[in-house]
Amino acid sequence: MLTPERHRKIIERLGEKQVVTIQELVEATSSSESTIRRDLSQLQKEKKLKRVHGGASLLHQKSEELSVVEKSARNSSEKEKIAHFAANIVNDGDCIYIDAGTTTHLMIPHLKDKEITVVTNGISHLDALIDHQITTYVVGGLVKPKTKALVGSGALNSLSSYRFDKCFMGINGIHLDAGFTTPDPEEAAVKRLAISLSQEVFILADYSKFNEASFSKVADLNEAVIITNELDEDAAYDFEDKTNIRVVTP
Amino acid sequence: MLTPERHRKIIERLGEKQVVTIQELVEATSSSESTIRRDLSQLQKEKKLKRVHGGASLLHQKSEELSVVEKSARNSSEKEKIAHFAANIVNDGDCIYIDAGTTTHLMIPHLKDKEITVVTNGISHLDALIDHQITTYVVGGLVKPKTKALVGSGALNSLSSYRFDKCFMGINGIHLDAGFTTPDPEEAAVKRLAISLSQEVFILADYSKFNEASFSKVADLNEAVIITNELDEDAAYDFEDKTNIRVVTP
DNA sequence: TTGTTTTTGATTGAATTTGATTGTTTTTGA
DNA sequence: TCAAAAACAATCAAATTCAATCAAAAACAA
Repeated sequence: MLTPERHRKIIERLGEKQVVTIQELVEATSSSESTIRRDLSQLQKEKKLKRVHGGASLLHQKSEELSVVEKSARNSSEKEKIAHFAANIVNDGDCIYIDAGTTTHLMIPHLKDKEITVVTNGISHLDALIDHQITTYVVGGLVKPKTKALVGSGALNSLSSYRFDKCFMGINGIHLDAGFTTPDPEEAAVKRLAISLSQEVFILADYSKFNEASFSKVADLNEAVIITNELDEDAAYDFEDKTNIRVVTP
Repeated sequence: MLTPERHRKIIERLGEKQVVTIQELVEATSSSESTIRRDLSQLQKEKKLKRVHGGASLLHQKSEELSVVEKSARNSSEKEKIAHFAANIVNDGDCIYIDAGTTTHLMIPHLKDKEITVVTNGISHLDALIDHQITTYVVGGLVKPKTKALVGSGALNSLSSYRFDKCFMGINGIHLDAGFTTPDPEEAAVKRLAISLSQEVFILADYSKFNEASFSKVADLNEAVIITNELDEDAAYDFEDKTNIRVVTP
């Protein structure tokens, strides 16, 4: 892999997640730690990013408070942990559905050496999936420019001819009354169908999604296993009655 | 392979992938490393690309400026002329199918300001289509890692629910007896179906494709209009009986 | 055709990039 | 606080890529 190609990939990941670990980049580019370190040093000199212990972070954050920045950085490293945990659930031979979205995207590097079949409606996932030599099927449908997700009747039709061992999706809200919710009705429809086609359903969500509700209902709380990482006592108490939560050990 | 042809190919690859390795170009052009090096040096002097260790990369990586680079390649490229001509056939309101492939990819920038709906099985087309704010539907199916085309029953099913005013595809061979042919049977099947769903069918092919035959038959010669740019007298005479050729004025 | 010019591909040693290894520093968790 | 673990910078040898050179091949002109 050529230098500019690596650099582009690094910047790209940073754009998505605010932070990247060196380990992650080593896998993504299949080059050595030394090379990635050199890349990061150079990109830092070019003011493209800031090196931090263990990886790199975005440079000029929006003129927000530091705490907000810290939070988003923290969120994404937690997202990474969640994604990693989720990926470990996948076994050789599984056929899985990976929904469009940034959290689920983070699963892909961890699926590298598994013998699996993946179906997705996320266009942004495709390059990574192909890079990792994973057998990939794409759902058809209309491309939503903003999220690069495939939606609409085309997606639903196309999806309905598959069955999954497991499906993984991000979500915007998890609420005791409202269930799992997401802002976009069309994406919600795709999620609903994917859930109904899957034997096991996993929702990837960090703590910020709890007690939030959004416009379109995707499923009831008891329809999926939630993979999350942190939940304060009270919330845990409420949710554990109604849901099946699996907490990533920190 | 002639020098301008090599240069065109190099720029074309860059437009698609932002980076190319020398090794890759050696294979693609079946010329030696030395020759490719000389080409790259020259193209760099002409500000068409930037050399990097192991290959070359686009000068500016922003999509807006990318089209500027494409533009410079544009005038010198036969394929580009063909693609431009094809794009001009498309009218506002049309629903068109654009097949996966490098020639058809070049059509996309020219579709920018048209009010159209595009369906494609080419994953590499998606970014460009979205960038140019074109309403885009994707066919589902299995991702072929090499060509990044969608194929298989998923693609066929998904495709069959659409109808097109026009469809555009590249091809590997155009032969009086064998008709239109392409090496991959699965991609051929997709092409066949797309053709049957389209009112008008356009094959984009430079002269090198004439009198060549490949493994899988896509269609008979009379089923499509060929858009090409150059054809010597004898060939033209033979083909004009059997086909509907539209030659791009030089 | 013949002689000239241009282009090509192989070869060489130099330059660059890479990945592994070293010992040091920082972070982590008890 | 301390010790183990992780991440680090520095270094070096191996691998890759590079520019320069030259002879053969091809294209060209007379």
